[in-house]
Parts: sequence; C-alpha cells; structure tokens
Amino acid sequence: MPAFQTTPGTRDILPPDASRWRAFVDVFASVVERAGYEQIVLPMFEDLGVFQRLGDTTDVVTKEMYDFVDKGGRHVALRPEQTAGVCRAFVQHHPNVPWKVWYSGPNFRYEKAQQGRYRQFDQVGIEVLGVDDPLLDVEVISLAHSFYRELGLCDVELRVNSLGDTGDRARYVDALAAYLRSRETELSRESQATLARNPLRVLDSKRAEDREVVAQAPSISGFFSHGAASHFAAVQEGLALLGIDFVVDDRLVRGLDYYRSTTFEFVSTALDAAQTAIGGGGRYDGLVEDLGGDPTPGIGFAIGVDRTLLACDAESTFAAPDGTADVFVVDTTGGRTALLLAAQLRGAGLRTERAYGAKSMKSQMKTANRSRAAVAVIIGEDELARGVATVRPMDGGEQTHCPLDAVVATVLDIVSKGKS
RNA sequence: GUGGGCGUAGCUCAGCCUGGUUAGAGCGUCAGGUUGUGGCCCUGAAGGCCGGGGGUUCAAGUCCCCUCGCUCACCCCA
Repeated sequence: MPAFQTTPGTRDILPPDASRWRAFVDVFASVVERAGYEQIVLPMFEDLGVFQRLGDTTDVVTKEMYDFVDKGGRHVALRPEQTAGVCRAFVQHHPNVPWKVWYSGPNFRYEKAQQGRYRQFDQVGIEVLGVDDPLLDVEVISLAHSFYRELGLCDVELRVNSLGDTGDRARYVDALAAYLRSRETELSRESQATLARNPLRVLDSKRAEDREVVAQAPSISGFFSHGAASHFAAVQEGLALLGIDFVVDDRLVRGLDYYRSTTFEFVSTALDAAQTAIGGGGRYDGLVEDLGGDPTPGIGFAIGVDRTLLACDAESTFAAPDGTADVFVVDTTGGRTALLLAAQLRGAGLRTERAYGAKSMKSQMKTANRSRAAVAVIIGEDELARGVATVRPMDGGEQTHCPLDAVVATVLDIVSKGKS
C-alpha cells in the first residue's frame, strides 16, 4: 500500500486510456466546430453564488458542492457543471449573440463514487445564448446525436420533453405536488422526503413502490401555454425532419432547477449499470437573468466523458488509438548513433522508438518487436565500422544495409509501402 | 449520507469455511538458451510487513472487533 493514492472519487487516466480520452474530445471538437461553435475555457472554480443560481432545491447545490473559503476570505466552489459559468461569462463580457461555445473539462461534485460517477468527472458540451428559435433546439440535439454516431454508438435512445414556460412549470409543480400529497402514504419514504423539497424529482424515482403513483401522475403537457406547446411541437417536427428518432418522455424532468421548455437526455441502452444517462441538456431561458444579465434565452447540453466511453466499451467501438511505432532503432555500440538517427527519423515525421542503456542485441530486438514497429534500424559493431545501418523490415522481409545518411529515406520508403 | 460485496506479486486470481513448516498460479517484467537479430518454444530470476491497527491462540493470510480503501446499489446526476 503506497503512502499516497488518489483521493476518493478521483482516479488517474493512464495510457493508453488518456490518448483515447483526448481523441474523444478531438472528435467532439470537430463535430461542433463544423457547426460554428467556438471553444471556451472557464475557471474551474468560481464564486459560490454563481452555482447557487442553479437552484436551491437541487442536490448539486445543497449537498454536492465542493466549496471552500480561500485565503482572501472569498467563498468559492469548484464548478459542478459548466453552464452557469458560461452564463456568468456571457454577462461579464456581453458578446454578440448568438453566442455559440463548446467546452470540455472536469467538474466536481461531492458524492459517493460508483460506476460512471466520480467526484471529478469530465464533460464536453455546448451552449448557445441569445436565440429562442425551436429549430435551434433541434440543431443542438442533432449535434449530440451526430457526435454519438461519429463515435460509432448505435444503442443510444433520445428522450425529449418540455417543461413549458416559467408559469406553466410553476402551475404544473403545484398540481403535481397536490396529486402526490393525496397519495403520499403510497410513496416510499425517500420519495416522501423528496416531495417536501422538490416534487418534480419524485418523477425520477427508480423505486418499484413509487412506480404506480408516478405513472398516474398528471402530465406536464396538460399545462402548456400556447407558446410552449407550439415550441415543443416545432422541436419534434424538426427532429423528424432530420430523421432523428426520439421518444417523448413526460416524466423527464432533469436535475438542475434552471431548465425550462425543451429538455432532453441521451440514454445508452447498451449499458448494464445504474448510470445510463450519457448526456443531457435543455433550455434555461431564465439563467442569464438570474446571474444579473438581461433576459436571454439559452440552451445547451453536456455529455459525460466517462459514461460515454463506458457505452463505447459496451458497444465495442471507439477503441484507444494504438501506440504503434513506425521504426525502432537498435544500437549495441553505445547509443550515440541511435540517438542521432532517432532524431533524424523523428524530424522526418516518423514515430521512432529506441532502447535505452547498454542492452544486448536480442533484448533490444525484443523491445523493438513489442513496439510493433514496422522497421528496425540496427547499428552493431560492423555497421559502425563500415558507416552503414542494417534496415530490417519486422514482418520478415529481407534486411538490407544502407549508408547512414540514407536511413531516413529508406525507412520512409518501407513505412509508406506498408501503410498503402 | 445509507446498505451489500471485496482488499493476497505490476495485473487477474487461488489459498480462508475445517488456524500449523520457507504464501502459490497464470499473465507481464528481466536474464539466459543463439559470444549480432524479434515473434513460437524452453530454463531461470526478480517481485508480497496477505490494506492498516488491535484481539483470541502455543501458533493468524486463515477466527473476532475496529479502521481505511475499492466496488456495486440507493439518493442524485454526466
């Protein structure tokens, strides 16, 4: 047992997973940048108040915040998500609208870890501020959809719902609370407690005892104003236009209190775990105002990197990029020639590995084999004396000698043939 | 925060129920079998205060208690 290990809920992303991680973000960036989204990098901690605007009945705020007082007496918190930060930045810098940004990076929530849930977890996401058009909702959803497809995921279900406008939501919450209270004794104890602080969350309950009561609960759709109803209808039509399959789930309420109007969630049906929601988002038309800005509509989504990668594992797609070397330089004469040749090969763009220390020819060849290099360049006493190198294709082809200054060209030739 | 399962070599695990000489296997690593050549094969080596602490006992990896950690689930969410 080492003296130190990772703190609970955190972990090291080791090779080769870390390069897969980076590739994941690269794919995401390419999908959203094609749609005109620009990268934004926000602080990982902010004034606690920024995140309290997420709602004082959300667990993320009330019990999962990683907050502390810094040396200057400021009460700050590690960000639990990035939407609030984006809105704060929008208010602070008043960019032109529409403001279309994407981000990636870690978020922090103080909760007990389990599969697909960590105290430090990464998300990629986009946000758009300043546009109320329901067809933007469709575009936002379609970008997440495209991203999943680009990763090779098939078993992803899209669930959409609308929470109506602010007034609709309030009226619905009242009606729902009244209904749930009328059947309170039938609910699980946990749900009874949830009812007292946030009736909407009861709809999320996974407990069997609650299922029937929840199933018979009134639907938000009965409370939509004309505007909210037509917005939601337009979103559904737009999704159909793009040929994106979805199901309307009027029990989909989502965890952050700021959501209004369109909400959606992507669920992996390939995942056999408690955490199957791999991405989600929606409209938050009141959030900018809550943060002190002018009333500004907003919409976005966040995708969990760990969970989505878990889904990729379950569907055997998006494997870690392999670290195969192009060429391996073996040198049993001290290593200076290998050092020089490796630098030249790398300068020519070849992925070049070599052995370190005075190892035997056999040992170095073993290492070369393990690196899966296509070619080995061998410098032994004979080569050193004659000023040449032996170039050996590792697939069993004939090995040849060539002058040291022709090694790069010779290797390039073999590698390019192997790749074509 | 609550509950279940699990902590033995770098990794995956056996041994624990029914305490008893130097704690094992596979994989991986390193070296050798070829005094200059990888894969397959063979041989050998290194590597463990059996998570930590306390207790019971002549004797604890094994039984008991505590603790820390991991893990799965609840809550909640990505």
